[in-house]
Amino acid sequence: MAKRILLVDDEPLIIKGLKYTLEQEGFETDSAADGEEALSKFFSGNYDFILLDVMLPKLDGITVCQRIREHSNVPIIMLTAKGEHIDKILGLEYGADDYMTKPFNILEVKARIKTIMRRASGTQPTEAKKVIRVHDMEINSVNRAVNLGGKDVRLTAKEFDLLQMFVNNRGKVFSREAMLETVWKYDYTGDARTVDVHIRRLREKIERNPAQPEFIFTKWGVGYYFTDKD
Amino acid sequence: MAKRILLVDDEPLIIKGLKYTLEQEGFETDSAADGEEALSKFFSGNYDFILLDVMLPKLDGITVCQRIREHSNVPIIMLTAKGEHIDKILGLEYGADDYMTKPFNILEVKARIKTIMRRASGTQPTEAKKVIRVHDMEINSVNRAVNLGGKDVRLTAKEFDLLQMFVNNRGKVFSREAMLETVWKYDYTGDARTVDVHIRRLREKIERNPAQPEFIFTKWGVGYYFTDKD
DNA sequence: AGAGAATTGTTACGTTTTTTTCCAATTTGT
DNA sequence: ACAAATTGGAAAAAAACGTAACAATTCTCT
Repeated sequence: MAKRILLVDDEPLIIKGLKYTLEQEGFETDSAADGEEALSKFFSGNYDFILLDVMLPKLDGITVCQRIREHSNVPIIMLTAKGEHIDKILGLEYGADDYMTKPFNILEVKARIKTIMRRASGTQPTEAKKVIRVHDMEINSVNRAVNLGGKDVRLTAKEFDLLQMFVNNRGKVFSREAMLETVWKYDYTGDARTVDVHIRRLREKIERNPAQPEFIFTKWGVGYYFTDKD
Repeated sequence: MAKRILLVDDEPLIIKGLKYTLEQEGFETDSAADGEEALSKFFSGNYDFILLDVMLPKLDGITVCQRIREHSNVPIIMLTAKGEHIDKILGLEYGADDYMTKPFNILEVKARIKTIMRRASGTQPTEAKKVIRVHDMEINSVNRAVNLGGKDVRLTAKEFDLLQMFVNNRGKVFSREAMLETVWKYDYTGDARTVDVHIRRLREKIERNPAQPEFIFTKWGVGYYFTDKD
């Protein structure tokens, strides 16, 4: 049974990004653009998780959080813009389970949701693997280290995030836009060519022969994908 | 069998933080928000440990402590805000085993609970090593002393906490935010640059050449990590 | 309680590293 | 072969880090 997530934010861009990626992850999502809509949806629907912006039209996020808490222990992550003096303490005091500062990227969101889901359900594992092996490549997400045929490979933060995204979705073709939404902050408005450059450098580091990749393949006219069977 | 801890405090934030961390450590927790609830929970439930705030609604912590002591020797740590008269508690006149001054940090809490649990039960579960050696560095967590190649190194409290956090999680990359949550007091909402400065000072003391660290490495774009294999 | 010392936190700035942009060369599919 | 898409090199821009100097806070000792 798919988990249902309620996304509450008045910026359509954020809703769109979250919606897209979380649905790709197998969640069902629904959204609300202001505090009143959030409450009405929450009480009529049945949600397993809530992502709740603090600044909302009509009814602010903290009030929404409190109202929900009067009736439910559903996990809530609060979203705050950087600089909003809703510091963590305030947010947690009203019963939120965690908070995130905007802008964030999808990888972060997924990690937080998984952590909190696990904590809430009591059952632990279902945890993403800490070390992943593909051919002779070993990817350690705790150390953020990559080893290729016995040799350590030094990746930058973005390169590692990209690789991680690929490896966790082997075979899946990502468009450049999808990659920008996953690995970059949601408000990033850069060029899609940027992705090409990062792919190139990632290949230079993990492919023995970047012109004939073993790991990261080009899907002409679409994007890139990672696979272990060539 | 998991140890059960009763948390008594009227500040939801503190309950929340303690609950989270102690459950991560494998304890079961339950909480009470005032003195009466504390007593009623204590006498109906079965707890292995109690964290008890002094200032409580309805019935103060000292009275609660006395009442419990009339019936049980369960270990009790009292929590006091700074400035409260704790001398009497210190003398253990009311039967508490230890006390802590708010605000505290998570490392402190875990350490105290473990110490007292061990003293109380005689046996000690999953105890962290007292003396850890990495290369020619020796870290003694009992007297909080560090010796490097035969020479004693004087670390401040924060520096030692940081080092301890690192050494107990070798290889793991910590973001600045994660460090602030682990090593700093729970109500600290300072800047991430602060972490950099402490890292620098720690490096100045334990690294022969801070520009080319042997122990504490920078993970660009992410944070810092400690490792024994360079 | 208060002076002085030590520790901790803040800010600003130079340096290094990463990220992005731009454009030409090359490859790919029809 | 042609057009569209990708790749590669290099320079510009941005971000992250290290350092130092200073401010604030806490601790210590009288």
